[in-house]
Amino acid sequence: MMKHCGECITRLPIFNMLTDEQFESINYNRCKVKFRPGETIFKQGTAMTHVIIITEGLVKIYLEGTGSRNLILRMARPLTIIGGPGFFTDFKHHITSMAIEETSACFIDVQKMMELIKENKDFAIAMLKWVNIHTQNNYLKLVELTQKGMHGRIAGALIYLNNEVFSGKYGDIRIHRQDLADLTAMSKESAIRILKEFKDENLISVVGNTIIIHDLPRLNAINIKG
Amino acid sequence: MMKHCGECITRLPIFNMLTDEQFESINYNRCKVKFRPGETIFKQGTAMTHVIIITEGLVKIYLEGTGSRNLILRMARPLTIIGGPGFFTDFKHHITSMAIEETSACFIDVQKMMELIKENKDFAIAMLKWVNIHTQNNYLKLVELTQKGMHGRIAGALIYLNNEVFSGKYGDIRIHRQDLADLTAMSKESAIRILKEFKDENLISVVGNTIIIHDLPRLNAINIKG
DNA sequence: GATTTTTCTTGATAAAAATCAATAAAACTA
DNA sequence: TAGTTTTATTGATTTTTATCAAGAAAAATC
Repeated sequence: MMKHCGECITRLPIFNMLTDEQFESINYNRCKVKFRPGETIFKQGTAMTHVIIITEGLVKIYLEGTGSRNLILRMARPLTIIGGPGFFTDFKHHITSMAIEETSACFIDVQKMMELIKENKDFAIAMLKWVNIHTQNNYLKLVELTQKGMHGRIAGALIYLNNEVFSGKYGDIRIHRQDLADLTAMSKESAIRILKEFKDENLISVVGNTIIIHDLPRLNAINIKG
Repeated sequence: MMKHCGECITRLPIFNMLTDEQFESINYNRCKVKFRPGETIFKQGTAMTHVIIITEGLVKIYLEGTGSRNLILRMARPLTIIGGPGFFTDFKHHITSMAIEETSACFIDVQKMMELIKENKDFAIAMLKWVNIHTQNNYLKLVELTQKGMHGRIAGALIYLNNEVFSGKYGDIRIHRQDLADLTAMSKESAIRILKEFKDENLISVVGNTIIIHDLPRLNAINIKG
């Protein structure tokens, strides 16, 4: 009866090291919320009172830049924690997260999380590890976006979407042109043009917002060579 | 006699929460090393056996990208820890650090650091905070480099160098053209041209590798508007 | 189902930025 | 100091990428 939150917290490796009591402390007053596509979950700049765990759906996590330009850092599927670098610093959200598909999320109190980090070293280390892996991704992203041409960036984004976001049970890639542009730091028109080139060369097929990769090896080659 | 390492560890806030015993455990077999300009301290991809604390000089921290292109993440002065996201993950260096000026650094054993993190919650939290602040900087960098034009990026870099790297006792900005290019993700030639424009408009003066900012407000304006 | 709104597409054009090449100036080395 | 290497500069050119505008298609709304 203790760990009744099977969908949510128990399956996340990062919570494995909690005692029953500790687990219950964050489980007690958490709440589950549903979001429709297009709804904002966290907004960059607001107070970070909670972190969430995605339990269903798909979320995009992005930076709001200058002049309504966004930069998508990643897409998140269940089971992912969405927190951010506000932890132990300014307790603000530094990212905006928005539901792309119908999404459910568990809200967990940040105060409770902090207590656990202070109480439980293994949990603290797991958090540190988690943050460091994100830093590694950010480093890759920095190089990707500043040193590769548009073709390489689109190829990279498609591979990412294929392997990590729409893999297995999630079916074909479904993404808006603007999101693909925000993921690759280019204009929407440029993204469209390159998508069309890839289609004309039979690397992919495109029907509406659905993209199917036909020639992953060649896409990989484009991704690597830039 | 315990905390004889006044130059190095004691002045770093992150070590404040250590007990004398804990402090001594990392102080015991640390070693201080000197580097000449151009010498590599850590190399991306190698095993992370130590972290360092810069005690003298100036270091550039960068990502080695594709085809000998580098991206400078930041410059580090005393007293800065240089570690990286290999901590608790793959224990490899994900950044390269190279001395720009004559530099001294204390090498601290990573195993010892890890023991301390496990022993001392406050230290673990300080680390978490430290990593999060870096993530915030990486986010800013991502937006800066993907959404701003070259003029804005050079202006931003000059302001950064002026306010955070060559402030106070460190004198005027001294930087190679290639480093300025690697800091702003553009070609060396482009960096040179924009520098010349800024000089022609009396925003800065340039003599060799020395840059003096004359019109910070206008540089700020360029930085903000992109 | 008609209308409105949003998203997508395409072409033309302009702007931004990289590359190439050749020289000049500095810094280093023997 | 002479020679060598590295770094900086400049102009010409090409490539890359964004912007603008107008129309088509799709999706949402009434």
